Amino acid sequence: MLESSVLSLSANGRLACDVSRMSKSYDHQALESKWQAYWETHRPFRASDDPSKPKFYCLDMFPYPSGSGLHVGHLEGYTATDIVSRYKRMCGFNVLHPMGWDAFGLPAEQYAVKTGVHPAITTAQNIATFKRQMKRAGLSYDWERELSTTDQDYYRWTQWIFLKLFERGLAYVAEVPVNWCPALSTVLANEEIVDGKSEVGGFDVIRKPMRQWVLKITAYAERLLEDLSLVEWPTSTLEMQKNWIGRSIGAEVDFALADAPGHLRVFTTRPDTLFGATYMVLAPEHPLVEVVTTPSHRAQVMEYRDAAARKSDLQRQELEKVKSGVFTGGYAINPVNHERLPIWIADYVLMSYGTGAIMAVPAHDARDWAFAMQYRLPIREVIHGGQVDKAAFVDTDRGRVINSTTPDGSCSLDGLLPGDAIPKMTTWLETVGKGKKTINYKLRDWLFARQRYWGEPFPIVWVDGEPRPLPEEQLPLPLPETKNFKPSGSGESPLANLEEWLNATDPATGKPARRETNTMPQWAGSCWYYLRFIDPKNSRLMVDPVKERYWMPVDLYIGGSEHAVLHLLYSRFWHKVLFDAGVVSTPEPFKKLVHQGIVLGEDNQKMSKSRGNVVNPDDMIDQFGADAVRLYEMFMGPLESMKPWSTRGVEGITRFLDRVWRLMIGEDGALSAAVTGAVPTPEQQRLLHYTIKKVTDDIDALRFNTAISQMMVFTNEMTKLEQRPRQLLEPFVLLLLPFAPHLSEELWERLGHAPSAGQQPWPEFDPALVVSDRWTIPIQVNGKLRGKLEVDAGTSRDQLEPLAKQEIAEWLQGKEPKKVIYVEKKLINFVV
RNA sequence: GCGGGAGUGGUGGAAUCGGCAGACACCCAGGACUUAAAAUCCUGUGUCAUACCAAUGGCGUGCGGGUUCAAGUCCCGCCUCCCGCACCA
Repeated sequence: MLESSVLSLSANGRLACDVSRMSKSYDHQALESKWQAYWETHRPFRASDDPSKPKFYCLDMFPYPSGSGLHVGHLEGYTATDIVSRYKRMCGFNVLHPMGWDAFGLPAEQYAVKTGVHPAITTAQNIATFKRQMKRAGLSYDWERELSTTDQDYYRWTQWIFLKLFERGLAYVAEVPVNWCPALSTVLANEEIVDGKSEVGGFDVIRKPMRQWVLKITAYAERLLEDLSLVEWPTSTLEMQKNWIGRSIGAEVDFALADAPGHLRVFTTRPDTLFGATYMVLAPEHPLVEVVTTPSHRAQVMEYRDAAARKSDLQRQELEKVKSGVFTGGYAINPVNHERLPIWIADYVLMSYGTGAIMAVPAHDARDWAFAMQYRLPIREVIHGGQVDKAAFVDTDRGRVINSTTPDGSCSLDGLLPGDAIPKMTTWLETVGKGKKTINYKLRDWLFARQRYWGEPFPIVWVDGEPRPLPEEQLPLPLPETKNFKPSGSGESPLANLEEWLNATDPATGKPARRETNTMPQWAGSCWYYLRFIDPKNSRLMVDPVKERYWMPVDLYIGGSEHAVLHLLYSRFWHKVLFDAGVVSTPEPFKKLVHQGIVLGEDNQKMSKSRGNVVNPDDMIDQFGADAVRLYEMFMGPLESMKPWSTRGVEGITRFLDRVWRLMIGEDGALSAAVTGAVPTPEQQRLLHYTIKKVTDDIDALRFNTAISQMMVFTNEMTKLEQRPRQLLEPFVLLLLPFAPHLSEELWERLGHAPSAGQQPWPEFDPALVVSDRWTIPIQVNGKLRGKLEVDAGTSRDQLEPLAKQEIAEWLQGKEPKKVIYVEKKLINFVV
């Protein structure tokens, strides 16, 4: 690409370039360092807290600074927000476009365990690499607002938010079965386990009860679901969050125990099938198992229960197809018909959902049906319309209820549609005090503790077995220094090895206390970073309320769809807690959300080191320049879709940028003589104004690929001209600026303007100039294209029709058309 | 199994409201410039048929139906692929 002969080192040692000798291709390296240095000095991307201007908060999901550096996939999303940010600045908005680091996390800690290098050192190095790469790509961040979740000044407020959660009873300690990974010596959240193995490393995971911090996200289930209507998010993400929250309406029903005092409470969404219940099932861990099990069944029941407790998630999935369970010997009484129903235990019933117990209706539930077939339990049809000997019939909008009348006749569902029978049955249960309408959620409370070193310490000490919060003034509680990053082995974090740090005093009574040794999960820091960007240096408050009200909500948030549920749900939860605490002013943090698609390797496979198809942005920028890489990232296809990288495609973009350069710059490196002050023709004006309109609309809709394509059309047309009016070129340079900022700045300067082009107002298009004075009307016969007609704009139908008829006379064969359809300016169609 | 999304030339993709399918690129082929090459510029490029060319026509947006003067776009029924969830009662 670049011939070494044209490069020279200037006196100050910086790479400089003699552009006059660059005849074919401009020197992108020299030009990019020039403008990056300009931005570094003049800092035009600083966001001011100026309430007189309209604001635009444009946010990227901040990265975990991994050792492998920035990825072309990262760059896709970052380029998109950068284009929008630069465009919005030119449109007069005060734009907040910040970047930071989600820098706590397992990889740096595992590296420390292996090599003894402190995670803080690795992290700092990786951040430096990421930042250098981002600057090289010409991303217009306001670096004065940079933050890292690992900074004490930052995690001080993460700890502060935890205290708010604790004060509100939303953070509590529970002895819960957790996913314990022996190889990593830590517990994992459900979402960190893939196919029964740890997501990191692929190790086995078993279930083990442990004392854990848990956040009560379930208290916000309803609002998290409802407020999804307030945001402009992709349908798939909205659906995923809805499914994750998993709201379902049903009833809790009490079944009296047959041979003991007390009752068994179940949750069902199908109270209409109550008469079809033929047995009951408890989760193996259910407390009533002890009560209902008869002596003769005790041995088997205990054996089953112990086996279920030992099962790992992987084993449970392997066994998914075959259901298992044992009979307890106990019975419960069906409240609607007083039948004795045998009580089983089976691990297809989960202790963590509903009441941990179900009534089994094999005729109308697929799981119960499979279990009943396996253990030869009776199947009783109460909804007519299916073939319950072949499969469970589960529809609620089809079929009729049968065999469903109470013995005393006080309630009958017979003849109803299942959908109508559900409320009737629920009401009856409420009347007789045997049950009530209930809403259940799949969403579980959030397991918030990790047995790791590289995370935020909890601002908590333990006194006499009770957790005590540290007072706000004692924050931050710094992560203590150590050289030993190995897990303590007891299941506690490496912090448990630090005797001196562990000893504390109770802030309330002065009694000796022991510090909490867990640290927070990586999600904690990323839950609220968008708020700190608004006021990153505030030492008094997490965020100034005046600034918060000005900048929030985030107007555009771009990041990978892998965060569709967890990060985005956890953030929304914290945001709502902060909203209730009066810290933030909006119910939702992120107004519009877009996920960039995955960039595949050149071979159409997922990029991975093992496949050897990873594209390194540094190499690409070396070879083609930042502007070409940015433009190609956007030209590949729609932002949201998955698409393969093509180095050939980058070459194509390079050709386009070279053509733009040559439009204005001659072979001698000076402004081309073809650039003139001539007045553009109406046709040329039309092309320019159409291009302005297209590029503007496309940026607003994030259709960068078609915006670029229109700029190519414009450039191709301009190339043909021997006289290129400035009136056309100058607005075009501004249109190109958000995409290729280095080149545009340079051209703007060479056109004789003072920097910077990025501070110019966005070109406006004149609708009057877009309208053409000629129309091209396609002529169809029976819907098939048979000819075209060019006429003056404004030609009436009466004038046009005979001309069109003449044009396609051979297709009419002298016959009169049955019907003529004319759509103004669009087409004319003869039906024969 | 359930939920969401997508299938258009050799390739990436365009067609935004039912109105000229294939914009813009990549690849490939031919030409100009050159001692030559690279670069650049120009031309061609869905497919089949007739044809020296010019041209003309048939077919064509995963498959099968339908609505309409007109369907990539709307409706019904399938197929395939991708993403997420998955014993949630």
